[in-house]
Amino acid sequence: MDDDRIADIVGQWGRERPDLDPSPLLIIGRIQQLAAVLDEALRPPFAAADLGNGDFDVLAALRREGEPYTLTAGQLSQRMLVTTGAVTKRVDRLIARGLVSRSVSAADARGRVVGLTSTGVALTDRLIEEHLANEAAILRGLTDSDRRTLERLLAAMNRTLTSGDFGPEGGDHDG
Amino acid sequence: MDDDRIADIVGQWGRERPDLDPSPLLIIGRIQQLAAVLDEALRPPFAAADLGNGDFDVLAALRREGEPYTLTAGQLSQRMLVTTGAVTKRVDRLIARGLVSRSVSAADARGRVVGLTSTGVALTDRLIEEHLANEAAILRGLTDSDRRTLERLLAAMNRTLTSGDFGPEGGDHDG
DNA sequence: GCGAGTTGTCTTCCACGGAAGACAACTTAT
DNA sequence: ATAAGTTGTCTTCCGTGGAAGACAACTCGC
Repeated sequence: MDDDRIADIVGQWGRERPDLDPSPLLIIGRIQQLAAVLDEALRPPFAAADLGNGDFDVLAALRREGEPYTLTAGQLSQRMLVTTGAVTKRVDRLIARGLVSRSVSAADARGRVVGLTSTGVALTDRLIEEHLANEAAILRGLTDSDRRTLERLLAAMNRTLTSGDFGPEGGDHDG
Repeated sequence: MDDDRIADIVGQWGRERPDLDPSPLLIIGRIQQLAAVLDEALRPPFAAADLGNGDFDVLAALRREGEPYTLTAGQLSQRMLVTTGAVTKRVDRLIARGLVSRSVSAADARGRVVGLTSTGVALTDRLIEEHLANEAAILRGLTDSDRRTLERLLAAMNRTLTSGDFGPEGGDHDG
């Protein structure tokens, strides 16, 4: 088994390009691999409900918003980090399943308000339980202290990344 | 700015479903978000070379393998965690760019040996330097000790995940 | 050597999401 | 009220990858 694909990769680079330091891959490569494996590991409940992971994202965003479980397409786009075009398609699929509805915003006739149907609320409430249980299971190898540390370090990475000034680009601070 | 999208999400779930523990999202959600942001942050060098991130994966896998910089399609599939169909397409694109070549394996006429051209080696050698520099920059907010801790914890998560027996599925241990 | 099963790769079809443009509806200045 | 510019969403086209099947080439037992 490729129990340590990342370590192998780092070893190979160390041999081939000893002038470089491949150690960042131990963290960044691992995160990327973990994300891929996590997606697959967490998919079964969604697959059983005939939902793409992205579609559940819509349901969850609406559900956790609280009553009346509505967001505009633009808000969904921001929350899910996808384009509005992707939102349109996700919502179209969910409407076909009867899990959400779309209507014209009362405040702005350009706006489309997406809302969970009662079926959608029920399904989401059920799926989020399974989902969080699966996530908890994945983390059960870590102590509480480990988890706090991991949270802190990942949040720190995220801060560096979203501050924008991490690389040769030179972030665009607008004052 | 949505400086802490994940924390917001956890807060929302805490309000809406106080019966559940949303804290796993602080780690797993963060990892998924980080992977997405990392992909984008690390893309520029590849985009400048007119390469998809996945295409660079092929080049890197071949380059770090060492001379003669060759792997079969199946080996590439395993190394990159994609199907052989995806390998075919990635290699097709790279052949069109003159960065790799494909030939029939001497040992097994079904096998296709993919190899870096000299142009491919040169490009990969240049890109991996930029790439690792960018990764190092992303990690510059972490101390050496932080990095070792993070490596350890991520590797631990990976072990739980790949051992298969983390969830309701019940792993398929074959012996 | 031959047939049955297996393996490695490619092909076809499909699902998903991004980019850019279309379009309607909003705002603002006049 | 109107024109010009902006904003929110949808539409179209494209690129990427997965799943399943096609196909050639391999292995093994006889």
